Amino acid sequence: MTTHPPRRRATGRVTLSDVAHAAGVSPITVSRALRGERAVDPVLVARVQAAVAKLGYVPDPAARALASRHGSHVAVLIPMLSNALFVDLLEAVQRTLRPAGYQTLIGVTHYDDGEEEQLLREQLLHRPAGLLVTGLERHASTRQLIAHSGVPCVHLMESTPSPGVHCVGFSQHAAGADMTRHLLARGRRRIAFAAAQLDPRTLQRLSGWRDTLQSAGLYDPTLEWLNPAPSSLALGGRMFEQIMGQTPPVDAIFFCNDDLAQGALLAALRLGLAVPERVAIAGFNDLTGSEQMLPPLTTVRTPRAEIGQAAAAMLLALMRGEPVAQPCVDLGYALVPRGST
Amino acid sequence: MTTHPPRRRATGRVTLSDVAHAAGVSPITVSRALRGERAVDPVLVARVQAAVAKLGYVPDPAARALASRHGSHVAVLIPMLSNALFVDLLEAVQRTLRPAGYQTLIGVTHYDDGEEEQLLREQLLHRPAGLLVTGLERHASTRQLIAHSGVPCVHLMESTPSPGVHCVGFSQHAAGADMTRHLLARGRRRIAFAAAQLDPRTLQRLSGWRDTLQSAGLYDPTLEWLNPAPSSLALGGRMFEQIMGQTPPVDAIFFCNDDLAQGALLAALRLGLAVPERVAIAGFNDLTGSEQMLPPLTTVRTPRAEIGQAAAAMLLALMRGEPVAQPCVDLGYALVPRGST
DNA sequence: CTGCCGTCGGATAGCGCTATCCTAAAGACA
DNA sequence: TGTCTTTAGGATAGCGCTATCCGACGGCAG
Repeated sequence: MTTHPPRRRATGRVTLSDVAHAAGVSPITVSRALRGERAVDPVLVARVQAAVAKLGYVPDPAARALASRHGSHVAVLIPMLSNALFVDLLEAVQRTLRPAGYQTLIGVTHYDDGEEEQLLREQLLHRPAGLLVTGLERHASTRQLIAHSGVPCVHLMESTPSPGVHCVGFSQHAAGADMTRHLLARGRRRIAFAAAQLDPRTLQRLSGWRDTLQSAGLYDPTLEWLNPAPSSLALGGRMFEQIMGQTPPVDAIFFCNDDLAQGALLAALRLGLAVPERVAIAGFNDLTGSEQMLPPLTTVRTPRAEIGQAAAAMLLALMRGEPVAQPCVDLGYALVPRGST
Repeated sequence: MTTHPPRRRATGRVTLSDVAHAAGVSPITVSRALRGERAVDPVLVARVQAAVAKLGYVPDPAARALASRHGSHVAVLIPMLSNALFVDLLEAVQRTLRPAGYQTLIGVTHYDDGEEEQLLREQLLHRPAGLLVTGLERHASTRQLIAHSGVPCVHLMESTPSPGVHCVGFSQHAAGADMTRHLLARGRRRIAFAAAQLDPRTLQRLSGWRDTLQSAGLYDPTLEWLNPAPSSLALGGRMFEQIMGQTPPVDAIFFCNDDLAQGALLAALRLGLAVPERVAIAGFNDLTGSEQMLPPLTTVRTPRAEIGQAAAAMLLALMRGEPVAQPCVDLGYALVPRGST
């Protein structure tokens, strides 16, 4: 047996050395046994684990981060916490990452590219073990920041295969097109598209709507109602009133998300306009409450919990250096026809 | 001038030593100049700042955390991210803490005491500089964990002065009583209280309602409708239907939050029950959409953004070791009478 | 039997900062 | 003037881990 430094220090903290001493091995062996790094004699591993349990040892994340040059947390960048979509995503991400020993550091970008880059810069200083970001499009400088950092990164909510990029999502374009086809199938001819916030995913849905209407020979640019303001029930109501004032009249409105559509349904009630008889209304994301509306809202159910779960799992593999079978995963979506169309 | 270690290392990272070398001072002087710790000659401070700017130096949080035994982040424990209340709170907290250089680590407890304790344990390992927790009531063991950790802590959403405790909120009991008095003033006599989730704040509102009805001689235990399930629009609708089946009939329902109340309003529309003629409906928190409902929902506006901001500011003072004038701050609330009552 | 390689534990040397002690110089007070 | 404070910079010694190199040992081919 070799020499081991004696236990010193009177602080309450149990260190690796304490465990090493109790197990009769060197600190580095404890470190390796605990991390599964390199092969360690099973007998020693057992001794170490016994000592850990006896002393109640817990590794110090700060010391680990300093020595290994990366933290035990994952940075997540999302646009907004006030959108239930991202809350569901986060919930699933945390549920997957926490059991694996990773903390989740949430950054809210407010749909602002500059703020996203600033946040990312701050997060990267903390040397996260992994990165989860919303969407594929962003400033070149931000993209470079990610690539340069060497931190494994998975993109959320979109699914466009491209070399070196990992992503989990679905085709926003196809979803937009599908909903538009649904409205056409219901006999609607003047289908407006109403959107707020105008983030990249919204614009992809817009182009799905536009392509479909163009193929059907029903496209009219005055049917596009785009408002860069943040999405809300109140805005949905106002946009509804505006759109209903249009001539020739529209017979359907496809809102880019359920918030707006719910606001529109409430406005229709207030104005006494029959839905879907006078105008059909559709939303997107199937948020809480859409089913409770009067009439219940037709929408597209998006697999956000599944996306969060799958993306976190993929990131876990990347962080462990394991190969990833499929770098871009498409989890699909489901059209949910209800009373409003 | 004294000797300084030479710059070595080829990594991209600029260290304190690099700055010290460039400024012609020792590393510890740079450290002190940057932190404002102890007095440093203004001339040297200027030289250090120039060197920092020139080299683009940024301190390494991990090294700081290890050496100083506490991180540069604040841990926040909230029950749910799907409740807009806490999102608003968080938003304000981050807006206050980030400019001061603190990251926010969010922990979601799901209204579960066990999960809260587990989460807190994990968070504490990371040695946060401060702690923000929702509410005052919790397991003795969790409370002890906080006290024992020595980490400054501010409690959110309640305001009950008690020695050694810092909190920012308002009186949930008074708010519950006020809304009840409002309904009484509107001539209602059988006022039900409907609640879900049943967290401590909800129960305080309940007792405000109960005390007020008892004083008025109108209390009846069958008017209490408590459901431990999570709050949602759908549940609000179901509870509404149940309560409306009660005899003798109620003429008002005070829901413990706007989610439930909104669901109730939608259910009333569906069932063709006139609000407020047949039954008055009130909510709590003034969430997005409550004003858009049909009729608009009477509710209590809670100053959650202000609470987040004030609590973060108080925590900042505690973390800096500054004295706090008022350990328990009551930010009040505002009754918002609208069409539903 | 020799030498080579693969395996696995250990010693060493930091990671990039800050707490702490030390010391020289500048005021304070009689 | 001499002693007792203050004031402020620097050297030293870690914080609690992990990366890296070293060397002992055992198996195995020639």
